[in-house]
Amino acid sequence: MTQDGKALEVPPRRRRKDDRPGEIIEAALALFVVNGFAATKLSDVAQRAGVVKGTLYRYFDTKESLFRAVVQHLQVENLEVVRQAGLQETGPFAQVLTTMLARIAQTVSESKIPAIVRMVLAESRSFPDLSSIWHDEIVAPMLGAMTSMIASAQARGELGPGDPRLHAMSIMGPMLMGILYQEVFRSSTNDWLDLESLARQHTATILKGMKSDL
Amino acid sequence: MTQDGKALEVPPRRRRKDDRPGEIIEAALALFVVNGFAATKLSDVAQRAGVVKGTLYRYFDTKESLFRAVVQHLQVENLEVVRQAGLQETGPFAQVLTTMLARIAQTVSESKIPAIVRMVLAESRSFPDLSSIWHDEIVAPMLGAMTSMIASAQARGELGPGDPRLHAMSIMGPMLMGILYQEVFRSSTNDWLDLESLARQHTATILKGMKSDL
Amino acid sequence: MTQDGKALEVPPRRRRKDDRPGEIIEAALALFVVNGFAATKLSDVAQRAGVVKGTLYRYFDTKESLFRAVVQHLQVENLEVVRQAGLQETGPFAQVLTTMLARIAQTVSESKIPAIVRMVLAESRSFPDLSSIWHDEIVAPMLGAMTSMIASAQARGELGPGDPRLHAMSIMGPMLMGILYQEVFRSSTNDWLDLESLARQHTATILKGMKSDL
Amino acid sequence: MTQDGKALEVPPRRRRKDDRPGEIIEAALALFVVNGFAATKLSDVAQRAGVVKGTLYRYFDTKESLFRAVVQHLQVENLEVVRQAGLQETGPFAQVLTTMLARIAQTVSESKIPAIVRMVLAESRSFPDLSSIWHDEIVAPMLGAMTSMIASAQARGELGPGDPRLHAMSIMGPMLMGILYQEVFRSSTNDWLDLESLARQHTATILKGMKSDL
DNA sequence: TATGAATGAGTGTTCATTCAT
DNA sequence: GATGAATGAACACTCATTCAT
Repeated sequence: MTQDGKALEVPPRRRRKDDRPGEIIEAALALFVVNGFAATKLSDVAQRAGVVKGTLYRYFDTKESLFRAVVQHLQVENLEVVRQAGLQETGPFAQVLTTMLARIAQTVSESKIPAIVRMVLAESRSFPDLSSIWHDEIVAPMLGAMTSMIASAQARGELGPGDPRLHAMSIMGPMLMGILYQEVFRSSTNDWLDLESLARQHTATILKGMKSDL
Repeated sequence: MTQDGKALEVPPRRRRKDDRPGEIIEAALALFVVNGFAATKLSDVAQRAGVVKGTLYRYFDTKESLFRAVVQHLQVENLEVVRQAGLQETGPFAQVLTTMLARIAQTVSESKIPAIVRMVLAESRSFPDLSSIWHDEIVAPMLGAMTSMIASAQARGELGPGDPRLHAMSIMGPMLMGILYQEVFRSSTNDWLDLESLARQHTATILKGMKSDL
Repeated sequence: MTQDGKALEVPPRRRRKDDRPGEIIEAALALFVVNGFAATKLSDVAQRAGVVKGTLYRYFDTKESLFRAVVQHLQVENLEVVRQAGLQETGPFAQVLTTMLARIAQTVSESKIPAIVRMVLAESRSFPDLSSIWHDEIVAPMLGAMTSMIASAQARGELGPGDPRLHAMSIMGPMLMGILYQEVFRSSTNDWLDLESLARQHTATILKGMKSDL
Repeated sequence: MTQDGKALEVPPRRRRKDDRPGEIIEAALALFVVNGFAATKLSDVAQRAGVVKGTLYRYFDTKESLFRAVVQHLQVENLEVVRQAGLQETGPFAQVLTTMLARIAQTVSESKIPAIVRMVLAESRSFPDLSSIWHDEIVAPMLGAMTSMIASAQARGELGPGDPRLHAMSIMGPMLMGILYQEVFRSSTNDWLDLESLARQHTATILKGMKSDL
């Protein structure tokens, strides 16, 4: 401090090899999710990632390609959550469904997923191929898994007839709605929605509605 | 004349005699809905409204205030659709619900509503007070109406017990999901969803699930 | 000056209708000629033209299109000089040529032409279609005019045989060389070249070399 | 193996054992000559030289110093061509000149010289001291040699009077013009110029124009 | 010596907003 | 009221240069 005026500490140049791209993607995700694509400044992404703007361009050719990388990254990260919830097809359908919706209510709403879903909805028009990625990698597998679960349960006589894919939407729709409801209205209104109660009641209702009449 | 997809080049001839603000809002809505707030250029709005950029500022102080005006405008226009579907509380619940969901499936998906819903979801983070407007003016009344319908039906013994507001979400969730599904994936994937079938099957399921056990 | 700190006089916004594009082109020419295309900053062009950077984009889509406009502008401006020197085909060839080269020596070296020629040479590789414009609009007409002058003089028996186009280069080459010599070496070396003496002596030499032997 | 036009992608295999600077200069020359100084990226130079960008800085402090090295390098390489054509002062002037211009027409136009001349012209404004190097090392010696050849021939009575330096320009000017003409217009227009014919006819014309009247 | 990741100043371009006409 | 030329702040992207390894 007794040095002359310019004694600003030079921020030490970080080394390579760290997971730079990963850090950048993380930073970008956080900002894209809050501001949307267009309103996110690369300088902010850089700052959040602890690098300088130019550095981004070593890893991503373009703002858009960074955005794509972010979405791609989501697949990997989130497909796991889905898979773990979905592939426990053991036990009777009623039990599996109860567990699954309860888990969604507990974990999903605390995760970044709601914000991500909102972002994908927001940008799907500007990046059409993004929505196909999202569809192919996340939505279709998830819906597919549930559809086949339902079909199996129907085959076992646990559930009555009906298009299993539409049944899947009857099941998931309220959960999606609840998640978006929280995401959109949580901070700006006093309107509170208890996602776990919703999961519980909806599970009961839908199971009763779908069950075999015999 | 349904506006969707790429029908954006249509420069509508000067419409009403002197509703400049209305024309501008209409033009702005069309563009905001497709591109989102940030990616919409005022010059495009002006062109579409058949005026010059500077003219916009005679009616709206700011891009943001134009956006707010657009959202405010939505209420008036679209609450009607909702209201007509919702306020026919006459007849047994099963019948009212059947009619209502069928109507949503038929009319809503052809209207601008899906795109608007998407837009509101997209921008809710950047315009928090906007989502409260949306909540207070559209969502809460609609959900409230349905909630009280359900409560009445419960009182009449048509439906079994359960939080009527959560029941409302069980009912509406799959419709919302279906609408968003179409909106987001329609153009970029081959995945098709028949909203009317969904409405039919979901009505049956949910009525059975909710009905009084005697 | 007794006002508060921010009493910086706002530079008055200039009106439209002036020859804005013309002023911009003029400013751009001056800078392109000195720095070349790449090293010229649009901010400098704007400043020199008395406008702000953004204003340039009302008239020119792109830096490159501004550059093209500059070159296009040159054609118009300079074709006149050429035409006036060239279309005086009256009188015997010896006299016409003497006058023409003398005029080139006097006027051209004082004009912007040497710098422009240098610029065109410099950028011809980066903007290939630019050199065709330059060729078609300036060089070919000029060389063509001189070629037909020579052919006429040959037909009249004033000049001996020989390809008139090559003769034209024998005539013009030293003038071009002299002009470039001055342009390139004038400021950085003490080496001086008297263009008028060159014109005089070269005229004599070349006339003697080309004249009919009869 | 003449380098011209688009033959730039050729990544020449590692050449001499340890002439890194030489390889870099060679690569830089090739690119400067085509793109000019400003538009040439050091990363491209590095790639072409088979090294990495950082390595350049081991040999050259700065882009500019690399450019200077390139120009300096030119002298050595190309003065030879000129010297061999010029220093055969044996025999009568007519014969020497005939041979010299023919040789220029044949060899020079196939060499890198035209492109180099273009580059020097192009950058002379941005690098004034460069043009003095070019002047002192290449142009002045060459012109000086020719000037003294002419003076000798005048002393011997082979040529008539006249400033020998201006005569030298009368001789060389059309060759320079022809070379630049090809360099600039060859690829972008169909206009073809036969340099050898020009050399032949110009030689005849100028010799006749300069010869002693007895 | 060589590498290549990181830097950061700089440039072209866009666009909401203003203001003289 | 309407226009559209002009503004200027902001942003994506580039590239010569540096430095830890």
